Amino acid sequence: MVAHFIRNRIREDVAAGKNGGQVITRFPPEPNGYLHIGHAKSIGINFGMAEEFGGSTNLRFDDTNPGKEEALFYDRIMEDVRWLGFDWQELHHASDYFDQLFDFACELINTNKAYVDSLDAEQMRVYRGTLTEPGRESPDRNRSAAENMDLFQRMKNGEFADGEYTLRARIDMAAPNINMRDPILYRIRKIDHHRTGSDWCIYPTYDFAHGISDAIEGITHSLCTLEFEDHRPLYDWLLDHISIQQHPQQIEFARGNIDFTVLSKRRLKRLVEEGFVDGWDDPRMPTLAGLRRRGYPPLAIRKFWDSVGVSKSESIIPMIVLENAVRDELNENAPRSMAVLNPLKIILSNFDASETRWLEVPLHPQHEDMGTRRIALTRELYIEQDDFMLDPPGKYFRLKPGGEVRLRNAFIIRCDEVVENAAGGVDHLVCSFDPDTMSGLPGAKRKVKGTIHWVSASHGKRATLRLYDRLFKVANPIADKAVDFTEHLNPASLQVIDNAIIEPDLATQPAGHQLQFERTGYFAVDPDSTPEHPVLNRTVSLRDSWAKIAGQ
RNA sequence: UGGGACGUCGCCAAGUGGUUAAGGCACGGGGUUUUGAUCCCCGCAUUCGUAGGUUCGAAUCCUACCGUCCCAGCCA
Repeated sequence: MVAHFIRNRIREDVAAGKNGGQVITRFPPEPNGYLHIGHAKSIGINFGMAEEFGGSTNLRFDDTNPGKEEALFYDRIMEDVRWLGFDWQELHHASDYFDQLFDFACELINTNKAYVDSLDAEQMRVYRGTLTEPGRESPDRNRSAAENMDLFQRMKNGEFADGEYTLRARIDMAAPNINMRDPILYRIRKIDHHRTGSDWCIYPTYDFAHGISDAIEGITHSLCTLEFEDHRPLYDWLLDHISIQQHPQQIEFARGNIDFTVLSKRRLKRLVEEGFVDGWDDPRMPTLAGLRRRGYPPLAIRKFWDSVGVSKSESIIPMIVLENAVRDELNENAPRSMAVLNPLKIILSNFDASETRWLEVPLHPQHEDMGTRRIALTRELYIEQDDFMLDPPGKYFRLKPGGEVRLRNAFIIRCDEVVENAAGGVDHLVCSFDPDTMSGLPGAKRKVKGTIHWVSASHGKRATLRLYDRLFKVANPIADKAVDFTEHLNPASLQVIDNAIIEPDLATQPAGHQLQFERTGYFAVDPDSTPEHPVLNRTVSLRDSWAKIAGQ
């Protein structure tokens, strides 16, 4: 367990008996897009901390801005949180608190801590000052409480147009922290809300709604990302100036970035809407839906974030770290199979053409308890084109003319003849096998340098394999502000292999089924797959030290 | 030029005055292996953004400087 400052802090609070030793957190997504792997970090921290200290976590939709939010996202978000393996104690919506929020706003008006302002957006910007100059007070700042209350009520009643008035906190227009320069608490939006319908035409801002919603739910630790650090004084000010007892502690941590991708809902939305990808669940997307379809195990995502740790320094984590977490998980749990991506036919000259030998082979080399599968061994087989070379370099362990190699789970073969096609390329190979070296026989102890995978030409099933590569060509697609990030998209992020040959049993596996094609990579059955036309997505390749050697 | 935060090995990240400066990933070397996978060993910061200072003793305290990120939405 990696130590981190939030855990330390909560541990201290619990030890000190704060909140009666309770730990209650929340995960507060805005329903305006799909969750991505960056959210998984926040989910892991919020749910993880509560779980660790025997507390609970609420899921709360931060739906204070109708017009930017859409109903369909609620379900997708819940699905994704559950997929990660977390379950919330209570399900809430900021919109559930609109009545209470309104009452608290009235309370602030009555204590002269808030006022109705008629400045328009442009004027307000000018009055706010700049980073280096203080702001100026609005002419409306000293309205009487009664007047403010009347105006606020009329805002609520729909007597004014959008933007005509706002409710602002009365704090300090000269505050060095711009968030404290009389921030807006309510704005007029004559637009229906997907949950409250036409009940409201004024809606609270994030700053006003968030902390109070936390307090209403009895949240003890409100864990969020760094950009809200500047908002904490406001979070605290609000809770200090209304009559509510609970005062959650906001603690901020750094978002986790991953190279060769983008993690912002805004940008992901663009990729979807502008057709750069096939939707939110395109397996190239870093969305949880995309990663799920790609075949990433949820536990791998959780372990990945755990291993990366939690701190306050902005970081970019290499994609390979994530991929290794996925490999670790899949290596343990994925059953093995064989597939040939680029088939090269071989004929075993001394194997009876009418014979089909059924082999009982393990589903996992290290876990016998996973059981076995049956594969057909026949006279004609397919092997990988890459596993044969006419004139290979020195350290090449695979098949070459006159050379020997072991067929995985079967016997050793020798390449006796290379048959060329009309174009002068290799059409097929004629090989002979050594019957004494069949797996299980004493002679199988004979060693050869290489072992290659294969599939029976007559029993193998043709399939489509989708091979995915990184979505972007550059490590940080948003580094250069002058270049739109879509310019850096990798045109080869998807490679479709239409004539791969797989073990036929796989055709009937359900969507989501994860497996390893030995020597090739981890794959998952795509929802598009049918028994007639199997489609599998490559989750991640295997580590390939040969590629490293060959590349040198 | 205001405010907030961050700078420890290539990438993450522990560490909060006395430790040989954790761990993971990457990398290098060796072993096992019917996946060039997995697995197993070994190696990998006399140094903590820089410069001063305090102290018997500092990555940890002080000062200054440098660098990076966030904030001027009626977004969250």
